[in-house]
Amino acid sequence: MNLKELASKLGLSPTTVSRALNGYPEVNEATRARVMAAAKRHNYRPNTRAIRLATGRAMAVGHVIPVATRHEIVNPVFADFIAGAGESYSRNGYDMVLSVVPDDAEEEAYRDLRSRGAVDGVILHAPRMDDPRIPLLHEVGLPFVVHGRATGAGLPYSWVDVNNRRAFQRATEFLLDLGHTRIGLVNGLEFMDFAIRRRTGFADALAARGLSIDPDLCASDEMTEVAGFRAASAMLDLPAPPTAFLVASMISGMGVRRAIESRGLRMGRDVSVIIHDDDLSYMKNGEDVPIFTATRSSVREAGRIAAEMLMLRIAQPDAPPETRLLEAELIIGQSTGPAPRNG
Amino acid sequence: MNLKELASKLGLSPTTVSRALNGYPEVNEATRARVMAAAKRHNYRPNTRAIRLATGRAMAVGHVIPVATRHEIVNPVFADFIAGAGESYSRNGYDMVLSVVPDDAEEEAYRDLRSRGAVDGVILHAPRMDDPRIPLLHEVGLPFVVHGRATGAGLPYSWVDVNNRRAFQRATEFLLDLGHTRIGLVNGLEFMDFAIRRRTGFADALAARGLSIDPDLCASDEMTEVAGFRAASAMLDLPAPPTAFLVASMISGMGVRRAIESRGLRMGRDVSVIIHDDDLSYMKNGEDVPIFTATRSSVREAGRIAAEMLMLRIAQPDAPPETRLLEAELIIGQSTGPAPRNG
DNA sequence: TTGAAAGCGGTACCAG
DNA sequence: CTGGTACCGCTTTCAA
Repeated sequence: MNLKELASKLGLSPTTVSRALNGYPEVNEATRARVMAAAKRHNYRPNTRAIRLATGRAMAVGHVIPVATRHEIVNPVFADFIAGAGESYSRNGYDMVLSVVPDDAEEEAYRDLRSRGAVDGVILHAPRMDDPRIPLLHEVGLPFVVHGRATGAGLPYSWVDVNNRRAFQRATEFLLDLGHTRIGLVNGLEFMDFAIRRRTGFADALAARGLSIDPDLCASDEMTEVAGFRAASAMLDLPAPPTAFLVASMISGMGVRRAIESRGLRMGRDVSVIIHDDDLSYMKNGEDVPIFTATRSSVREAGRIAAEMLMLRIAQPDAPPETRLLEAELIIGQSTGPAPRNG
Repeated sequence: MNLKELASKLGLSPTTVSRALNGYPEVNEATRARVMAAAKRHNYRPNTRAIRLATGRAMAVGHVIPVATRHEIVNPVFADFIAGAGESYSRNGYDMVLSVVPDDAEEEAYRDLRSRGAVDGVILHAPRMDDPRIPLLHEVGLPFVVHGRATGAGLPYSWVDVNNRRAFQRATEFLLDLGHTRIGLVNGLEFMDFAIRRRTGFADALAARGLSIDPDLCASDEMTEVAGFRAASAMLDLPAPPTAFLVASMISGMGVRRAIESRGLRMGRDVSVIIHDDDLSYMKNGEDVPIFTATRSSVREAGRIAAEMLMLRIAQPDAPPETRLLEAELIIGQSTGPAPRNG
């Protein structure tokens, strides 16, 4: 059932039917009602392809996922963001297009999406310092919103971010309050903007207590289980091992757990551990939450917000950039860990 | 730069340019070369929206992700599948559209994708027994491939699946070989097809040794950390606790780990644990792999294969259904766990 | 081997 | 308030 058929069935012109369906004011309300009813009855849905060509808008938003050595997509946090954004798109009649491309083809992917007219805008993931994708997107004229911030990007842009610095600062303060002075930081790759901010929060909290960073207690690597395992293992085998850990992700946190366990130590008894981005929020009520976490739920919220900001930018490309900083929810478990035994 | 502009710049008709670019044989090779060169030089890319309308094909594939209480998308396995499929799509000029919808709107989402002409086919995720989506997709005439199998579906369909039964059977056999007789199964929800198959594999291995399933040692719940924690806790607190666990997912595996730890036990020393779908494949070389795993890499492969099968079905809708069963790769760690102390 | 012209299924401008 | 018509940018007969 297409517009023309529906129109002839109603004895109206396609024009009028189109107007009635799209809520144009100049249509007689009686006519509109008739049209609406017929559309519902015949289960008419306008052809997306035709709308797209006629209006020149794709009614679609792109997310480019570079994939190769590093597998961004397996990051659960990324999935949460996508889920949040996806809900917003669905509610607003937008489609979400995911492009999974080799990571050396990312730039080409953006150019392609743009010149093919496949999407009206994109979300930029995992920004790095001086991220080259920001000037690129400006150049090709594709509206975008960044999930995170790109320090050093000369050009203005819209972003939504979780306050990583603050989250790590508070987590560090919490450990310091417990009496820990040797805290191991198991961070992500520090050319990623969020990892830099996390480190800054960590350093700030230490500095506020007159402590400085011990390079032996700082690791920066991919957020995988094996990297977490290696980093924590190395620190635990130091002459003066840390009494607490602050870990960047749920996945590297698994490696840290293993390193601790495999030395006969116990998390929450011998070593305090705070894992960021772990999702134990659902355990808040009545469950024993063993570790202090910054929950992933704010990431889902970030996805929703980013999507809405992007759709707005698409509608008004010349609006000034907008920014949103979300605070991570922090959860303190009963058995987060004691004061250090020999701290 | 569009087709008409490119054509007039070349002094040719749009028809000829289109034919040259699309590899039609009737074009003079000299002309074709000239056209190709000009297209490259001007960075011409045909407008996707126009192609879609003209050809009647969307050149896009849909993945519908229902979301509400259960959050399928945060399942890392799902993300791997998407990554694998996405690569295939990109290579073949297809777009992947993700629809995140409330889980009571899934049926509507398929109808909508179909009648709007937004996609040419879909991948069906997480099939259940007698899954109603299979007759639905047949009814609306949307080509599809199932990731997994739907026992009880009367109609034929194409699918790609990992051999869950075999994976769990082998894992169970491995534990039995170590001397374990009380093995706890921490399974997913057993209305999911894959969970049923996993349980069957577990049961088969036990039966082959003359053992039967102890209902107290079988849990079936969502594959979340808290569910894993609860299930393992309950079993460990039995008068005769299990000496080994077989766990359905990386995430519930985290809960099982916690339950073990919090009782002062150690994985691999006091309790043997096998986690399915955990991704420790990258730890194979030289690293200490503490647990035996069925790796996720086969899921990525499944995504690739499913995507290719779907694109084929779209091209030839009347081809007979095709099926592929992949074997999960099994990895045995050095410290998987000893024989039971009191087994 | 090339081109003219008629769609694909809508939108939107201009008349009436 | 309603209808005719010219697109949107490409594909695809049909003629030349």
